[in-house]
Amino acid sequence: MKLFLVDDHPVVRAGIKALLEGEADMEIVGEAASAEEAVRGVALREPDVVLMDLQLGDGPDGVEATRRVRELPGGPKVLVLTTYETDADIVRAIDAGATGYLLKACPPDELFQAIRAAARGESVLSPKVAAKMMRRMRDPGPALTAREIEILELLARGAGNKEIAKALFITEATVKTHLNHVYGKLGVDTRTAAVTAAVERGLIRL
Amino acid sequence: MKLFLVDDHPVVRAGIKALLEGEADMEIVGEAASAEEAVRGVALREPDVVLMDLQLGDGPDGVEATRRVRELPGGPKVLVLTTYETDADIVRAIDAGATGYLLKACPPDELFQAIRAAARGESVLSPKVAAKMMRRMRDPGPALTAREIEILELLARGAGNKEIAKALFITEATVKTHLNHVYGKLGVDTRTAAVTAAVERGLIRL
DNA sequence: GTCAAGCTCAACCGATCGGTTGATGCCCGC
DNA sequence: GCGGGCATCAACCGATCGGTTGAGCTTGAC
Repeated sequence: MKLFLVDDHPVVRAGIKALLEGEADMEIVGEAASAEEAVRGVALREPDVVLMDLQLGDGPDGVEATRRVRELPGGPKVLVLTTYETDADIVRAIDAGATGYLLKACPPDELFQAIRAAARGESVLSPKVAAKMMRRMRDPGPALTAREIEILELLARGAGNKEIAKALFITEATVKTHLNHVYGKLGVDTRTAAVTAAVERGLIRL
Repeated sequence: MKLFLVDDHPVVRAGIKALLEGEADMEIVGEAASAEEAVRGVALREPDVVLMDLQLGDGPDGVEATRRVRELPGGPKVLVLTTYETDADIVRAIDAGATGYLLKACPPDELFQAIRAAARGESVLSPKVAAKMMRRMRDPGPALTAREIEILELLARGAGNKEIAKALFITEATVKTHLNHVYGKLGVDTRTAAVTAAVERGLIRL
């Protein structure tokens, strides 16, 4: 089974390589520290599974890299191996075509199993991630509208209702209506709390 | 030279171990995934240098672990090896007694040099971190007081002035005074903007 | 000992925000 | 066609926030 590593941390790449050395059925055929390198390397090496970090320094992130890798002819499975487990990251990664989502904090055995499962095309999630998804399924949560997200993004920059209104070509009254909806959906009652809640849920990015 | 690893990610611990295998003068005498384990392990193994991650899962973080390790009789040097480079993290780590601050994204050679330097008691910083510190030195920037940071942290949770006042056992008037100072120092004029500005500058964490 | 800086508090005012109610138009799915 | 969700707007009110001025206190530096 041919593997390809994408992670901007040399330490992490070395760690994965070291861990996989004991697994006879796995071979690392290449690695990359950025999205661009990843796409080139994967096209060249044609691995079976790509282990992908979501944080890749400054350029395009792992989600974008996942999308591009999947678009390659004969694109391999992508197993996301990252540090965080925010809803937005998980959803975006899966949406971009990732086959699984693992946390770096997981025990090595779990990683091995997940790689083999990913190679078979099975969807694997870290127990913690799976639990999070289940919670989301049981309680679908807020589901903000596009307009409400726009409001939130301006809110996060510290804009007042008047500024938001101008920026979106609506009246202040409408802004307030949207905000009240957002408050309700996020379970908060101030604009500042709305921003942090939205960031924590991965609805917006600072 | 005896090293001790503290990182909650098995992958990262494996990576550091793998990288250090080629260095004849370094030996890993123990590792830990949490602050508690770290203190126990360091007391037992008496390493020369501790490589410390700042994010350690749920319990006390690496800063706290650093502080406790340094308080041990014959406490070793602590070299922080982490992912982020926010001002707050750097300052808190140094303040807790860390000898150096490295990023996991740094090339392995840099890591080796830094470990040796740390063992000699020299203060080492990642080039990126050093550059950041230099920027801060050139342009001292805001330099918020401890009290102002406390205010900001509560602010970030969406607390109103009244709540902040209660939490810090001061009056609302004082809170407003502090806030006005914060606004001035951060160059903003609303509480929400203050939060995002503070997060972006690494003054607080969400 | 003086001076600066930080923390504390007070009173006041206008601007903004939060909450409510009610209303209109649009588009989608049943 | 008709309900329902979404986006839009209006008017009102109390609460909160932002800005200002001024002042007392402690602490540490020069």
